[in-house]
Amino acid sequence: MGLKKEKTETRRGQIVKAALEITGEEGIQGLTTLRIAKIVGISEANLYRHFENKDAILTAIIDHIDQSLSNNLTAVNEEPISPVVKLERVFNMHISMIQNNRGIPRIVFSSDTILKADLREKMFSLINRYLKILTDILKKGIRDGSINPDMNAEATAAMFIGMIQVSTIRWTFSNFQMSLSEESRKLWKAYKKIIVV
Amino acid sequence: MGLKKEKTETRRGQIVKAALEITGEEGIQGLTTLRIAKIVGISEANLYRHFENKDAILTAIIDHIDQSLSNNLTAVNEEPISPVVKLERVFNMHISMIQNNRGIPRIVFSSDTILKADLREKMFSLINRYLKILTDILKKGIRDGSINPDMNAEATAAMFIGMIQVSTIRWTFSNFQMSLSEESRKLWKAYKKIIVV
DNA sequence: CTATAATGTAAGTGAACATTAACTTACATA
DNA sequence: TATGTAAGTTAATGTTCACTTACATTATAG
Repeated sequence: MGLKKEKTETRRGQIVKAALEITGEEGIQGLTTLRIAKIVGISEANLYRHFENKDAILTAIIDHIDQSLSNNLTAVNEEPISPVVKLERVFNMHISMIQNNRGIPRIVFSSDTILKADLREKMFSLINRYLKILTDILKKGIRDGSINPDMNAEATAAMFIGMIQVSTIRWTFSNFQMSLSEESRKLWKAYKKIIVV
Repeated sequence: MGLKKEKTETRRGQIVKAALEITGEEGIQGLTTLRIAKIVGISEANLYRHFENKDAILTAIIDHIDQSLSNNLTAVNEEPISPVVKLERVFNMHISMIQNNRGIPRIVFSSDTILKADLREKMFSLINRYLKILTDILKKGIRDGSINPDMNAEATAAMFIGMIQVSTIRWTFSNFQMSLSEESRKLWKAYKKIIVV
């Protein structure tokens, strides 16, 4: 038999990818070591060459989500565009990230993420960093006169995330029959009308 | 030993209550038949006298949530108060319902609820009914001139739920250290400013 | 008072699961 | 080309879990 050996970094990537896929399809309850191993095409035991235990895989998934989001966020944020356009790009980027990775909301809202202190703290930090960036964009828009100065920037930033959450959960409960991008676009239009002067 | 026999309806209520408590503390992963039985003070086997299986317990929990929410919703909706005040009451009612039953968001966002067709459909119907009621209140406000007619009622209703969701998830990730009511009140203030003419 | 249906229990059962033990193979490099 | 080690395997292991079986007690209707 042709026994192919891969670097542990490669395997770690494959494992995280597989785990996120499984979680998207089967939920976090369906995320078992056996299933991960089968999708990656290795033995269950071999998982433990690359991760200390299953929790470490979850941690790696969250780190992966965090990095993807942060990368996209800073990329958009560095573009030379107006605050409102920035927000729109961030919004669309976030929506398509969820659309392409159904596992993300499952991980975020899972009992594991909430109950395990280190995962919970990671998520708390992530959401707060995200809110900070949104708030700063809104404040810049207020300063340059493109965004309504009556708005409370912090609250408006939270609403932004709320729109993503409510669209995602409805899409999920529709068994992915609704169009996430269409529904969320409607919310964005309403939001834009609100914040723009 | 004093073997106390209770009516199955009583037991069903106790079981649902216990299950919701456990889910609030231990997440849906921690919701086991043994734990439920221990809290209710009966044997595990006895659970199966009152519910066909564990799934039936989950179904009963969701039905219970649905009924609580619906009852509160119609109660508020029938009060002779203005649309904006109605929305505020609904908002506060929903927030305190979550505050007093941490299990609710866990159930709603759980893999089980999402993956099992009947539970998912129940939730889809619940959220759509909720959105309909909110939309109708908003439309009434638009008609009577108390709410900004430029608002898209459907989108504004979705934002309402989004605010609840984002507050809840932040509160959860703060390990319940944040004050849910305070944080959500800020969002409500901002929302009110937006919708009121 | 008694038959019987409803409610209860103790003690399982088998399946699923994460993890480990013991051993093997591929491969970089000295 | 010999060797140490990283990456791989198969086959357990112990635990947890939902659920069942077989038997016991209580409530209640006739």
